[in-house]
Amino acid sequence: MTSSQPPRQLSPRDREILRDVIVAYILSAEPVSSRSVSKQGRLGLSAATIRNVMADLEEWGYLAQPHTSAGRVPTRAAYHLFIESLMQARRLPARERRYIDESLQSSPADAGQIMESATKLLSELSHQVGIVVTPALGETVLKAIDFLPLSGRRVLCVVVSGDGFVDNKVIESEEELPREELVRIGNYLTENFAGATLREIRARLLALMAEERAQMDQLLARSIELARAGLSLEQRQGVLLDGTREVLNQPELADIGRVRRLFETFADKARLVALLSQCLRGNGVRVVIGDDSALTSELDFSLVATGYGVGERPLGALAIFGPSRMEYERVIPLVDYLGERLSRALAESFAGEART
Amino acid sequence: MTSSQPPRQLSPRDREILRDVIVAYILSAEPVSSRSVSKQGRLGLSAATIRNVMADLEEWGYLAQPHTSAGRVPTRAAYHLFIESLMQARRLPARERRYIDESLQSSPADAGQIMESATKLLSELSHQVGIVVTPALGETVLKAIDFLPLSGRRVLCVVVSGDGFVDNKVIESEEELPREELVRIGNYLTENFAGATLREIRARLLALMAEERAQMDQLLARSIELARAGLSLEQRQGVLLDGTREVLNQPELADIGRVRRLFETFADKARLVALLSQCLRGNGVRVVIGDDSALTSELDFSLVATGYGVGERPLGALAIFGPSRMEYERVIPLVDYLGERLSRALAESFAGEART
DNA sequence: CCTTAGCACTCTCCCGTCGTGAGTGCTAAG
DNA sequence: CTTAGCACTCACGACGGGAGAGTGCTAAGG
Repeated sequence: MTSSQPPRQLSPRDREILRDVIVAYILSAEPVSSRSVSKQGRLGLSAATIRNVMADLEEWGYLAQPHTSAGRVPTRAAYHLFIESLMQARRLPARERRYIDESLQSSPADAGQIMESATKLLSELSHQVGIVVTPALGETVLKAIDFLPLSGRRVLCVVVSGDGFVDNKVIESEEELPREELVRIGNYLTENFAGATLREIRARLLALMAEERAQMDQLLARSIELARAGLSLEQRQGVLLDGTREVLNQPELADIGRVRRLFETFADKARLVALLSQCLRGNGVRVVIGDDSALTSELDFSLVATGYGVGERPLGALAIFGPSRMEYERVIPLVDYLGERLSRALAESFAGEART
Repeated sequence: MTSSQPPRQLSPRDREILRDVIVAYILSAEPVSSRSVSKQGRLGLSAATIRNVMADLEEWGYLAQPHTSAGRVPTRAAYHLFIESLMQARRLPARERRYIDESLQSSPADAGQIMESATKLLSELSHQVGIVVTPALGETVLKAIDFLPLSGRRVLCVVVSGDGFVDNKVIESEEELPREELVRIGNYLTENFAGATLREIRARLLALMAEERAQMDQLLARSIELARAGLSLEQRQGVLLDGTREVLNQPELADIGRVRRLFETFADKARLVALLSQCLRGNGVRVVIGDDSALTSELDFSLVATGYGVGERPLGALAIFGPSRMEYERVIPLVDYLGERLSRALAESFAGEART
């Protein structure tokens, strides 16, 4: 019935008006009237003219009215068009770039801390929720492994990945081992397996076990035992979230039902990871709006995401999550820049000396 | 004008009625009418009689009416009385005790993971927000310290506390050190300083430096350098929170203003720590209701808290945070039991073999 | 043919009114 | 001291009308 006319090439003026409507709506969060667009004066057209165009735009499916006598609101299609060709993605202001750089390379830090900083930066600079998916440890390359005696047969296993991630885990050995022995085991494993992914290492250990079952010396036997326990880090890709508090001030969250659904969305980390993982490959920023995905559907929320990684190897993803009515002009460059910088920071922490 | 009569000893019947009102309110979250108390039939009194008593209780300051023609609602004083002498703190059901025990001593874990489990248990079993304050690392006793080479001059410092807490930190040494040297340094420091608190160690290192400035050998010099960097862990007492989602379902959070204030409260971790730290000393559960404290004032929220620690040494605090209308009969035993079990779990992780 | 002024129309939103029902306080009888 | 009865109060929801914002349409003007 509505939107009969299939969307076609918009005239430049239509585009200008659509753009103005979207920008106004992003600022005000309220339906935009023809009059307000006209009064803004950028185009020198009367409200009536604007009105005609807006009626067209509604027919093409770019605008919608909450009710007859209200202004108009952009649709998902409008946001997509806006992002693709209407907005001018201004570069991130120098101040913010500097701020990001400083925050990211402040004092020596492990990759985990860098991730936390990144999450905080995302939310701080966008006033939305910042999300970072940390790498799945199984895919990560071993740099060093080390064991420390705790009490009794308990041993602390410290794993350092090539990208600077550190994880530790308490394991229980079959017999009590003295510190020196643990050091030897650590050395042995580090020397033999550094550079392989944890997944590969596990496979090689199994092969070793099968092969030399008879003639294994004690060091090897113990090494295998401890390594299997210590490297069985769950595949947990972590999800870091920050800025939930900021986003509560958004007018779209004036209704508590929505707040609840939002938090349920956050609670379901698995789904978050699944969605964001799709943004891993392919460089550049991806934007998921409204019910492009079940995740953001009912909330009218959007996700601006990109991947990060070292070299060609994708490691994880980062994103901003907020109302569809979002300052894409600011937020997209932010995600873009931060993704790049995060990758750089990890590469440095990997390469060591590559500091600028 | 109101509450003219100073509160005196309540008659047994008054107490029974007050108790019923509180219990009913805790369940329903709605003002309790005389009729509903009467109909419940536990006392066999008519609504009118109940009404008289309730009028008295209001005068003594135990009940309040939101408006003239509404039922009555307990005041802070009522909750305090309830907790002290009206309620029967039933023991935690065996099922829940078992669940806690299992969750807390599942597979070898470091103290940090235990803390996380505890936080989750608190919120899960109470449907409120669970809070755990982790120990200030400065007060903690060193068990072992270890260094791992990263890239270049970067070194990963792993500190294990006597209570099973593990922390790592990336530091930068003055010169690049090989793995063996780092192991030697770690051994040296562990042997000489295990058992002292980090604070003491820092003091002793300073003394050492001053004293032997001239004749320091290289090992000592390097040890001092690395230890100073590695042990300068910020005094950060962590705050773990869980269950924010659950608490959103409470009817008291139907208003978003409150939700916001709640999250602001959570964001101000420093104040949370300060308040909870008061619950460290003195064993037993402490309850802070409504505006006994600025923190919970406007929200009409309460805090049920207790401390945990190993032996005589208090380490941190744990608490449940939720609407004043809270199932104290369930929640207080829960906090009590969990505090005890958490202390036990840490003691075991310390003592090593003390497992049941 | 495009633009614009004018105007009627349609909604939502805001208020004030009113009826209803829950709950109370008081009084008088048991 | 308890309880039934009754009048009173007050929040809540429904109803209704007026105001204002915004639209769509039409007809005049460049």
